[in-house]
Amino acid sequence: MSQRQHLPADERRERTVEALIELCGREEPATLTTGRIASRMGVTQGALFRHFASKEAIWEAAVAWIAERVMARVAAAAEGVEEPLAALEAMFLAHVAFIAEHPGVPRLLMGQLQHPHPTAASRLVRGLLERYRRRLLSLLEEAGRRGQLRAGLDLDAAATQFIGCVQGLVLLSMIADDVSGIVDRAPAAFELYRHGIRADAGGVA
Amino acid sequence: MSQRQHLPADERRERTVEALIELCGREEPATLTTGRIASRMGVTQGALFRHFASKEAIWEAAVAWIAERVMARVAAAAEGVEEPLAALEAMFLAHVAFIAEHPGVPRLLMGQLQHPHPTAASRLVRGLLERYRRRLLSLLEEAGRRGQLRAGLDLDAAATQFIGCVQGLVLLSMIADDVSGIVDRAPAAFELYRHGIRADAGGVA
DNA sequence: TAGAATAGTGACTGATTACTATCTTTTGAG
DNA sequence: CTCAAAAGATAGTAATCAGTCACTATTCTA
Repeated sequence: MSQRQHLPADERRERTVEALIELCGREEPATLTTGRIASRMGVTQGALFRHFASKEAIWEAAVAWIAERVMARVAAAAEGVEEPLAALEAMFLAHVAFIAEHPGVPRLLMGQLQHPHPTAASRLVRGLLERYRRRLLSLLEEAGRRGQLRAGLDLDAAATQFIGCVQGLVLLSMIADDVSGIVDRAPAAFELYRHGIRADAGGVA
Repeated sequence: MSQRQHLPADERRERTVEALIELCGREEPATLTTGRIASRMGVTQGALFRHFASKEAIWEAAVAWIAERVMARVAAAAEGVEEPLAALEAMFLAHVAFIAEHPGVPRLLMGQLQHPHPTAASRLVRGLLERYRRRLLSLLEEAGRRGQLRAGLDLDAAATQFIGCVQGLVLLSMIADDVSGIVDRAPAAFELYRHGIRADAGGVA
């Protein structure tokens, strides 16, 4: 009962994407085969091609799955937070928490960014990062309007740094092979980031 | 005359590594084949295996080549700079310049970090990053001793952030597909980083 | 300049891979 | 309960790849 072998197409596609993301958490994305994905799902390899036109389409679906969820998570975290810098912090922590819950995500997205010639999936990744940047920039601009940022702060660089900040934690987790540890390190990392952008040092953390 | 086909083994290995790094600048590392590396060098595929025991050994040599050079570059840039924060800045700019000169390097190293099960090459990458971190930490500690850093600054997070800062620029260059642009963005990125760690705002940049 | 040592060629092999037919089983609507 | 449509199994295929090997061309040394 726990695992029906015949599933409706929508659900099978969902399971495929989840299996792929989960596998990326412990194997190199580039060496993942359709056979490996299928066997993880308890299904034969040929069955995948009833639901996806190609292997590339599976990657595309996975990236779309991630993009949708990460943006929703981050938006939900920032929603209702009036203070822009607090909203940035909420986004930061939500982003890191999402990664900790899905350790395969950084490897999967990084793997897609490795393609220099854009594919459908890599275009989605680039689009995700651009939307993310735009959201960061609008929050930074709002903070600037409120006089909370350093005079002469390069907002573009500040948005890049935000992403780099997450990326630094991810890189560290890959070296140490400890993904869950990034949640503990995240507050200190954002504290450092905030000191880099805001007008002057307020209270002690 | 310009391209002899028979080369001594040392030189052929060097050329192989250079070809690999150059190819990583425009192709996905994971899909690079020995045939592709060989054809770029004007040599047949089988010839590579006279100089390398396996494909894995080629990757290992490439990572060693990069590790040696990037550490030397960064050390040379910081050498003789008495002020620790100035030394950090010199390292930062030297690092970014190195990447701009070798656009394949980030993709190659990131590709190696994708392997969750450590290989000889990925161990070298992790070792490189650890040595790098240690060097950063010692500079940060020296700056701290001189009272140049914020009270209560998390030095570990500061070292991570430094690497993340470079990584943010790299990520941006991958999205925009413009590697040389990171050199122009580097000073602003470091300026932001410095504001995050140092004791108080000095003069205007 | 002979000839040994080194470097490269070309043809090959076994393993792996994405993808595809053809057949069988399951599911759900009337 | 029936039966058509959907989902999966089985067994392929052609292509690709790392690595091998016997042979040939080049280079260096004595």
